[in-house]
Formats: sequence, C-alpha cells, structure tokens
Amino acid sequence: MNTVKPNKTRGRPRAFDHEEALGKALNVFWTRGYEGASMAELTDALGINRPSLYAAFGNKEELFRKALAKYLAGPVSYAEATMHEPTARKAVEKFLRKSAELLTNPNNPRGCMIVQGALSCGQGSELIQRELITYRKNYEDRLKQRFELAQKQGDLPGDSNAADLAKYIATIHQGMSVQATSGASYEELIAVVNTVLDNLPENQNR
Amino acid sequence: MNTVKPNKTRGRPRAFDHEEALGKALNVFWTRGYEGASMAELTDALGINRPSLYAAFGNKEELFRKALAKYLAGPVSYAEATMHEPTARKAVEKFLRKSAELLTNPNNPRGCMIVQGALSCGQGSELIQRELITYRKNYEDRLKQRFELAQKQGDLPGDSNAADLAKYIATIHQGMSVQATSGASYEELIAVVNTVLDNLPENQNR
DNA sequence: TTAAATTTGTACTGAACGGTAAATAAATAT
DNA sequence: ATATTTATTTACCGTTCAGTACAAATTTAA
Repeated sequence: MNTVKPNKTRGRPRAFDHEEALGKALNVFWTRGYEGASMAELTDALGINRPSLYAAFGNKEELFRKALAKYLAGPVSYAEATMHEPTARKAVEKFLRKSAELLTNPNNPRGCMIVQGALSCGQGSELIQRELITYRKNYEDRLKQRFELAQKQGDLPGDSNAADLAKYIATIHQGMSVQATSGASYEELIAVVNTVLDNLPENQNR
Repeated sequence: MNTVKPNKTRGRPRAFDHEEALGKALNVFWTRGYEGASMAELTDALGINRPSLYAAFGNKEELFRKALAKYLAGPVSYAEATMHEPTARKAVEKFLRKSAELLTNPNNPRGCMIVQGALSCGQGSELIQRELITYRKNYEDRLKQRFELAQKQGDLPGDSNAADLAKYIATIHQGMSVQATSGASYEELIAVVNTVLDNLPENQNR
C-alpha cells in the first residue's frame, strides 16, 4: 500500500508543509512555554495565517499537544534508547549525558519542554500543566522500572530503593533543565553529571 | 526618632494592611508565577480594588518585586542561616532539609518562587525572567563561597571543586522545586536529600 | 468651617488575547 | 464547463489583559 503520497486530493492544496510548520510551533512552545506562546507569535513563526493554523492543528491546546508529541518523538527520543544500556549505571550515564547535550544544544531552545512547558501558570492552563506533570511522572517511572530490572540482574544492590533512585535522577534532570534555561553551559552540566555518576551505588562495575 | 507610627497623616486612611495585602499577593505569584497571575486574581485575593493596589504598590512588575522581597525576607530567610552551620556537610544538610520542608509545606504554595516565578514566559516578562535568573545565580554563588570556606577550614577536600559542587547542590534544589510542584511529598524529597548526603565528599566527619 | 491631602469605588481605556465568519482562490471530479 | 472540495485571505468577534480618569469619601490642617 502506498500511503505516503495520496496525491490528487480534492480542493486547493495546502501552501505549507505540515511537519515543518509543526516544528516551528514546537520551537516557539519550547522557548516560551504553553502560556507564554501567543497565537500571534505562533502564526508569525509558522508564516501562515490564523485560520490555516486552526484548520490544520485545531486550537492552541491541540497544537501544543501535537508539538509535544513531535518533541517526544524527535529530540527526546534518545531517552528511551538510553534505558536499554546493559547496566543501570550506563543507562543513567547515557541518559544524563544526552540530556545535558540536548538541554544546551545551540540548535534548539534551552531547557526541557516537559519540565518548563507549564510549570507555574494561570487558571486557563491548568489542564496542560497536569498533562506535563503526568509526562514527568512517566519518565520517572521508566527510570524506576530500569532500576528494578538492574536489581534483578544484579548490577544494582538488592537493598537499594529503585523508586528513590529514580526520583533522585529525575530531580537531577529537572534541575539541569532549570540550569540550562538559566544559562549553564554544556560543560557545567557535564560536571554535575559527573558528580552524580561518581556517587551512584554499585560503583565497582564501572 | 519614632518612625514606627507616624500617625495623624492627612487624607483618608488606608482601609487595608499593607504587609498583609503584600503577603496575599505573594501567595498568588508563588502559585501562578509572574505571568500566570492576573491583576484581576490579585485584586480579588487582596480584597482591594484596582486603583488602591496600583497606588500602594506601583504596577504589576513592582508588586512582584515587592512580593519577592517579602518571600526572601520571610519563608526563604532560612537559607542564609544554613550557610553558617559549622561544616559544609551540615550546611548542605540543613539547606536541603529546610528546602524540602518549605517546598512541600501545606501552609504555602508548592515549589520555589525563585525557580518557577518566570522560568518560561512570554516576551513581556523577560525582564522579570532575567531578574530571577540572577537570584538563582546568587544563591548558587553563596553555596560556592561556603564550599570555598570549607576547603580553607579543611572540612572539604582541597582538590574538590567548589563551583561544581555548588552547581550540583543548586541543581538538586531546583529539581526538588519541580518535584514539589509535580506533587512529590516531603518524605520523597527527604529521600532525595538523603541520597545526596550519602554521597557528599569528605563523608568521614559526619 | 473651609481647604488640602489622600484613599476609595465606579467605570472606563486601548491593546492583546484566543478564536471564527465569510468571501475568494485553487485544485479535482463529473 | 460546471460543481464540489479544500485552503487562503481579510476582517472581525467577544473576552481578558494591564493600567487609569474621575468623582465621592474621609481624614488632618488651618
């Protein structure tokens, strides 16, 4: 089945590339947060006018969700990959190092959209705020799962606490996101990561 | 000189308590952030009408700065105190434990206003955003100073890096703020703090 | 008792907010 | 050719935003 180019559709053809526009919207939301991004700035950045944007992506909330999905599937897709490293230590190391890289990459906005997209916000944005909290809980849970696996496989002490360790690493990541937004360099974040790694339990099988 | 009660001032007397109103404004900004707090919600919370608020506190930006000053002088005043603990280890311990307490205290909003007051924001809030970044840099610098003192006094290894360690602790604090806003309990934050403390250099003089 | 000073309440301002109606343009299907 | 479908453009909607003009109210000073 060729589902790639269902050309010869009826009607006036769209004058902009859907994914490219979504990428530009992602950039605005990543920089400004949900609330801080105005529809005016968004339409400006996308180079299309307002009704086209609404027709293509729904409303502001839906646009944000679609941009967030693109964020997860794109820049952040490294995260799940790092969980498949052979040991918990290596998983954490890769996760934090790659995070430091993304958070300070000059080719994209600083900080993490899941952390900062709607941390504090007005009454109208509380739904998005809750959704982002859920995303944060999700990746912390993923870390916890990874640590539980490590305990079974013996590369983490059986008496270590997977949930506590996961929250510790998630806390580090979230703090690094704040640091990146505050202007911390890649090297500075790596120094933080090294401090964390120096002190992980079961240090011997480095 | 009695500057406390310069009573018998001309004009209609103010119908509300200045500090009490400022405390209510602090609560709103602490919860919503600078941008998320609307003047309507603020006047509602303070129970005074708009012109009274503007006459007493200036505009939204100035009100935020005054609320922030009250925050620093009040709920956050513990921070400087912890720096005077006899060792770096004890200073960090007190700083993080007291932070966990404040960040999850049911009597005030969750999270830290310096971290979340304007992390991501729209174009109109960038001045406040930069000011908060400066406040974050300031307390990180204060940690660095404390660690340098500890190196001189011998309770931190001379070859440890005070700047890196300060950034690590600031990162932890900022991550804990995000965690608190995401719903983490006091006990969960304390578990994070314990993980950090277990791994501080120069562990012997506990 | 009147004047001066200050705060209060009401009602408003222009700008920005998210969102949309309606006409026009550009494509395919018949 | 004409109808149908979809996208674009312009111009607008009502609401909320931060901020204020103005007059009434309440105090002290003269």
